[in-house]
Amino acid sequence: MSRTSGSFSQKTAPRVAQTALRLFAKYGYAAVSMRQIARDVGVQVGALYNYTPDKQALLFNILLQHMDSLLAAWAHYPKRRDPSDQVNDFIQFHLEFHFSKADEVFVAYMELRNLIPQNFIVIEKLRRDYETVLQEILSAGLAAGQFEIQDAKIATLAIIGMLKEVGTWYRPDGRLGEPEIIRLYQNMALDVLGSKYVIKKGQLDKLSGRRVVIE
Amino acid sequence: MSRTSGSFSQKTAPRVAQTALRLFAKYGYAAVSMRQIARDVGVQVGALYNYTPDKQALLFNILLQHMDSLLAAWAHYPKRRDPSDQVNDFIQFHLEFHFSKADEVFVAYMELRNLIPQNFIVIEKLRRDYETVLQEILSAGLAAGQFEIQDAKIATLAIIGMLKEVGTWYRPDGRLGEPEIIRLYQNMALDVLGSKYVIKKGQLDKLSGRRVVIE
DNA sequence: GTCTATATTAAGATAGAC
DNA sequence: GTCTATCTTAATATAGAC
Repeated sequence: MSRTSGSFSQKTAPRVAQTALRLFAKYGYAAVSMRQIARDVGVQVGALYNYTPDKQALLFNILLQHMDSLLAAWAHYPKRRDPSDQVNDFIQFHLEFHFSKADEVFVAYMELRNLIPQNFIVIEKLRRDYETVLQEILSAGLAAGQFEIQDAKIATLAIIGMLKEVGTWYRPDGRLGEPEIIRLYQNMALDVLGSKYVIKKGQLDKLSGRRVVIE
Repeated sequence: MSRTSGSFSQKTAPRVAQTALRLFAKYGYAAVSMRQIARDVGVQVGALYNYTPDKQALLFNILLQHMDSLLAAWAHYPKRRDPSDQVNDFIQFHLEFHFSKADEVFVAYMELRNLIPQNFIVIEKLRRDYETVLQEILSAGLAAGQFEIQDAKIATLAIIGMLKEVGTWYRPDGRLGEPEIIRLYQNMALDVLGSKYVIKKGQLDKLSGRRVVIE
């Protein structure tokens, strides 16, 4: 535990990763040089190679850590039994997680194509695993007769698309607070799903099997 | 009109633009070199500079032409009066246009940050103009009492987000044909809008003002 | 209009001193 | 662990011959 001349590494290591993340998010992976990262960290470029074998590994580790922590956080999230509750929970989880990780999310989406193939395969699988979380909720709700959707896959993609778009405009000091945004998106998602609380005139109500009318 | 030794330019000019578009879409602007574009066009790198002052102008012109043609095509699209019809028409227009311009759409979304500031301002304004098209349809429908939405801006962004996501998975030889996809998204969008055809149990029907019940 | 050749700059990565 | 110095490669863009 004695302090050596190299003991700054415990500070430098996370600074390298954080700086790479910030710069990749702002300018794009291909447009950021190792020299630029070094300058922002406050070291010379040669020193970076004590913390990463190359630039590609910086990107890959950012995406890997992000997807791992996303999936781990969901795995520990309390699960309710009702499909509509699960949709609400998933949306709340997703938006709260993504509000606090704007840079990671942006890089994860924009820089997939700058991964070398062997790294792409890893990240792409994790990304699909996450989409599957929502799709399984929707499929279960559909099987239970709670949702009125024609295509669970398309509904999944549509809701994921909605949620993804939030990252392009959300600002912590914006017009709407996080709880309001979450509530709006929960409502819109349940509308898309035609959940049991949304019924259509002339059709059969999903819960009672009786016809819907206007008094 | 006499043919000179340089008369290939009439062929080369569009080939340069098309090749740049294809490569930018596949690898990203920053990752594509002028040499790579030249090689795919079939000329030496110096010859490219007869068609563009620099690499930035290639990107800018791709995005400018794309946004101009998108807005011009909408301007010439027949307009119906009913807000729900207009939503259906906008979605059909948007998806049909984007099905046929996958590369342009992808580049327009991914490469905004590689525009120099003076070019970014131009493209960003056109992008906002296009979003405004949908937002005005929704605001008019809301004012006419046809939609049940809490926030026209958020509903606009949610629908735009849904539609944008289509570009990430649509394939001409995929499971669903274009008309099916269009129909699914029209239905989901109208669900989000709680259009007059979607009513909720216990609430007042938007058209008749009477209460919704199950028989 | 296109070519070859080149000027200039900067990139990723490494070697070896401290 | 960090530095300075450097190797190697490749980028954008231009000049001038044909």
